Amino acid sequence: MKLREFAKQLGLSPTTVSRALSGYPEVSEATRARVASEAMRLGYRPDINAVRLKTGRAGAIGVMMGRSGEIHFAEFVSGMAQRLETADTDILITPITAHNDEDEIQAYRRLVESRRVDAVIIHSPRPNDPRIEMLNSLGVPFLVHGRSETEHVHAWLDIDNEGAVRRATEHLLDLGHRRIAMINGLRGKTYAIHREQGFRIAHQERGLTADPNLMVCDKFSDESGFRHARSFLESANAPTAIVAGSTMTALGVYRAVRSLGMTVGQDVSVIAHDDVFPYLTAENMVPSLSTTRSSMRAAGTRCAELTLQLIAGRAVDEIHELWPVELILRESTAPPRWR
Amino acid sequence: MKLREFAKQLGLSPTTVSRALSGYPEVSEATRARVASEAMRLGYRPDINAVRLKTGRAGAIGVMMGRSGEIHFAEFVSGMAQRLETADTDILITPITAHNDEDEIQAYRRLVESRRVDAVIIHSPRPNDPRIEMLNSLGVPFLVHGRSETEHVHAWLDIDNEGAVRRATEHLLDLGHRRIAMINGLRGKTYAIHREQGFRIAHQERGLTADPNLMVCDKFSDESGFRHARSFLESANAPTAIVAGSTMTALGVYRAVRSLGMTVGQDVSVIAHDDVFPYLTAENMVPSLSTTRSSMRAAGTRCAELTLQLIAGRAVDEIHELWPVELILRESTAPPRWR
DNA sequence: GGAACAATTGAAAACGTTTTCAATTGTTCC
DNA sequence: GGAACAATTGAAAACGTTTTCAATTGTTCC
Repeated sequence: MKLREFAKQLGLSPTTVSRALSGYPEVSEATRARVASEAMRLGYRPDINAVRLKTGRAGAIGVMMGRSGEIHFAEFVSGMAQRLETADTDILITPITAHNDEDEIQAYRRLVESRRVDAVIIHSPRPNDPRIEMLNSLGVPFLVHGRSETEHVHAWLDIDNEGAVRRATEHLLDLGHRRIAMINGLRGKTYAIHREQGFRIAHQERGLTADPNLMVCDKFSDESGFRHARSFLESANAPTAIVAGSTMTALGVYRAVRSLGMTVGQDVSVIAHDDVFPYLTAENMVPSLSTTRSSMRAAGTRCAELTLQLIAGRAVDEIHELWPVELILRESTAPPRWR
Repeated sequence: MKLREFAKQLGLSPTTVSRALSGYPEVSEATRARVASEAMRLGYRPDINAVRLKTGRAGAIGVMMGRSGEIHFAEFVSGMAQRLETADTDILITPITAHNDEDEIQAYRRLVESRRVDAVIIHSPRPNDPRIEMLNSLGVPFLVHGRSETEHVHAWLDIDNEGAVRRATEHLLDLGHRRIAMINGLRGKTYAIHREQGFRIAHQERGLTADPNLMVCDKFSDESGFRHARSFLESANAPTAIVAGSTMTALGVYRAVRSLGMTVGQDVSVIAHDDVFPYLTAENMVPSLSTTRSSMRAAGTRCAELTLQLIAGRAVDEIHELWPVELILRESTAPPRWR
């Protein structure tokens, strides 16, 4: 059913009906109520494409999805969904194959120029991320989940990665550990750099120096956790504690420890960053895993909210949120054995 | 830049430019080439909302995302993305809060009636799923990932859940196991029913009967795997083998077995269904996990393809794909101890 | 060379809304 | 009761494309 027909049935003009449904103030309460209830009864719903053409609003927020299908993606998007379901705004997932920067930039450009989205959220930026400059020059509102160090101003929400790893490392140092390994995230990403800083600073505060041989960057997976932990623990001067990038990584670390006949929490302490996945919880691991915790889902919800504010015109330089990270101590961290 | 302006710069009419860009046959090759290259150079791209209004095509496939943010979701969507990136079709994620059928049905109705999508994909149906009847009555193309037993004809792609669990169970029976437990998926879903059938049939073929006390339904998670495995293994007449619904479930099962001082593959055999997640691989578990395997990502890619065919007008009753499932034996399944 | 046809291009209408500006109706107050 | 104003409603233009139908240009063939 179209507006013309629906309006005719109500004995009103399309103008009034449109206003009533869009909540404009100049329509009388009685009319508005009647229009609303009849719309429900007769099943009239404005054609979203006509609305979009006329208003210029796309009614969607764009998110790029890499081919790797990152583990965090579903949780983040699900968090976004929670906020957006009352905002009449969709989430548009755009596939992206690009294996180099230039292609990726082009993919964003296509997305924005075709006016499919009102705003874009980008993830895991690097310190000087070309996407930020490009989105800036296109003039589309965008929010960075994470932070960049580019000179281009941008709205962002990030967790305190540096503080998280610093506190985790301090905790291990306080327990008496002196050789601590770190299995970090993807090299070059700002979050990985911040985490490394936290790791170094914790050492420096105590007059110690983080051993570069005990620091490695890789993707978050069970497999990489296993491989690196195994390699560390078999080396000549093995660490007594490991800081892991994610609970998935920690899973592999646990496995590596066990495979060498050792026990987590006794022979080797482990602490990891936990994005809070419903299907894998740190407290259920054996032994339960000490973590720095920040909900990826909550970040998604808040990023959606902030993006809506950006679209509504809130100033970009007002939107900078740094979330503190909880430190939750469980059984996987303890003083080193020889104490 | 708009069509009018772009056409004027080229010295052509909007009509010709539109036809050139849309690949209509009646435009000369020379003109088409010039239009294409100038569009690239000047950065002209049709406003997607105008195109959609005019053509009635939404250029998007809808997927509902439950609040639970299922673990499979990211892989499936990522698989879809792989097919759709060359099809100029987006994936529209619609948040859904609904906790009852009626609300969920309404959410689908809104999505379809607002013409935001050309087709919809639904997941994990039940034998008589009301969504299928509703989508049928709305006349929108839709594909079911999974199967239903409703009388309403529907296009579907499913994996052979029955065969998968049947073969897994046969394998365990052949090894000599006689008390086998099964940790199934969500009660009432068709896939869970099929898996249960496979479990029962494997027993029946050998003149045995599956013990109802050893069958349980729950969501796929580490936690539920642990809880149920623990409960089974501590019971009076404990099973010697467990069929788990997912690799996440298996993770919890492994943990439960270890927590009781037993060893997977020696004291208890475990086999699970593996949707192939990049961050948690069955062969990396210790001991490596025997599985029935079918890639969720591949299913997403194929579902996207079939949905495009549906949109293009292919007959619904032609689209029924049942995928066989690989059985991959590793270290977690072995003859029971007392043999 | 021009008739007949094919190939190519263009003008104008239309998709279904929103919104500007104008018109109508209702209310207040002397 | 009617002037002055406020509240409510409507007509028509517009958003940026695609597509129908008509016009123009190019080609073939006697």
